[in-house]
Amino acid sequence: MNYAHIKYTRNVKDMSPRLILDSKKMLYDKVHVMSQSDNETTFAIGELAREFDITPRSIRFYEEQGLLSPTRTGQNRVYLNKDRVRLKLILRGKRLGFSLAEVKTLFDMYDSNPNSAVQLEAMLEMSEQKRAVLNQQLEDIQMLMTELDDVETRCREELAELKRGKIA
Amino acid sequence: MNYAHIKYTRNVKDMSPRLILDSKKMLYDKVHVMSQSDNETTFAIGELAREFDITPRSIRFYEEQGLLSPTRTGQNRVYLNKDRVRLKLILRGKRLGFSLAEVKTLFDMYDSNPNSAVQLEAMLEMSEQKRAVLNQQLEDIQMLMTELDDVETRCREELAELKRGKIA
DNA sequence: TTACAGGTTTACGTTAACGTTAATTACATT
DNA sequence: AATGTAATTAACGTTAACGTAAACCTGTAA
Repeated sequence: MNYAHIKYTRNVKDMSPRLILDSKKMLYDKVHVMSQSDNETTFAIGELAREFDITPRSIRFYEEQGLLSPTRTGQNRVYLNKDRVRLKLILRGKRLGFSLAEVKTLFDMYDSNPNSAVQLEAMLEMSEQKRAVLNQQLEDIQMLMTELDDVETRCREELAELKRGKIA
Repeated sequence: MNYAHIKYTRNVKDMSPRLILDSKKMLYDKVHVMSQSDNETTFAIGELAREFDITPRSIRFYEEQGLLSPTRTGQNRVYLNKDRVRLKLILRGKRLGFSLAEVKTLFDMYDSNPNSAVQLEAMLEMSEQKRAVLNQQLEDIQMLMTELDDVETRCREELAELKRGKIA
């Protein structure tokens, strides 16, 4: 690591994720306009890479780590909509500081035989842990937000002083 | 990386940070009971390490990266309350996925000559960027939370089924 | 048919954030 | 005097998450 936030910053600088998605759908990707969760449309690795602003290398790496398992036509990878959803989940997890390994165990739990009581208990426990982490992050974010507010107001005040020529 | 969340998980498993702090203050650390922001009390590296559940190595590393600058008595590091606050900020930043380098530039901006208009503008810009990132994280957290809700309810329902002997 | 745009595997390189000895110092207690 | 506890510097090791380069295939547009 840790290029995650850098990549993300690049995202933000351009446009909001939702906006990117929508404009792409409207302008280039007419197939997807028809139905939101089209189960027949497929994606090439480059398409997904562009959509989520990551490299094909990353996507292949996620597969190597057992987080994705696309089908193939010949030697080329073909991604279905469920793969795209998974990728989206991976990236969301990353933004929140989850390691790929953690995301994988969550996926595995979700996938594996859900009839086992042991599995279900483990799932619940992990769920609780994650919830605690997320709550802490929420608290952190709120504190940072108010601090940013303070900094901003002080900055703007000082700038106003400067413009009034009190110092310069 | 990425041991951050692991360490943090260990925190959560034990007790809430505030509770740890309070009990320590009440039981062992009588000096600190008197005033919250005591500007005279000092801390050894081990104390801070224990309080924040990190290793002394990490604290020295943060210093090496220019994030902390404790005084000395002889060759031993002595941390004042402002150093402790800085450390707390560092860790909060880490929990939110900031790199140490990012935290440092924030610190540097905060510290450096605040009369420069350029500095202030830069500060505001960075502040805006961070705010965007935090907003995205908030959205991510909310989505994850509701998904966790779903998973939990499904888990509990299936467990109830199991206990009623419908399957087993 | 020659580009070329996109895909593939293999494999070594890189960075951040520490971990982990090792060898040494110093104060406190027994 | 010996033992224990906490600190120090120096330096090499480690892990996650990719980056990057090389060498290759492959359908299609010029």
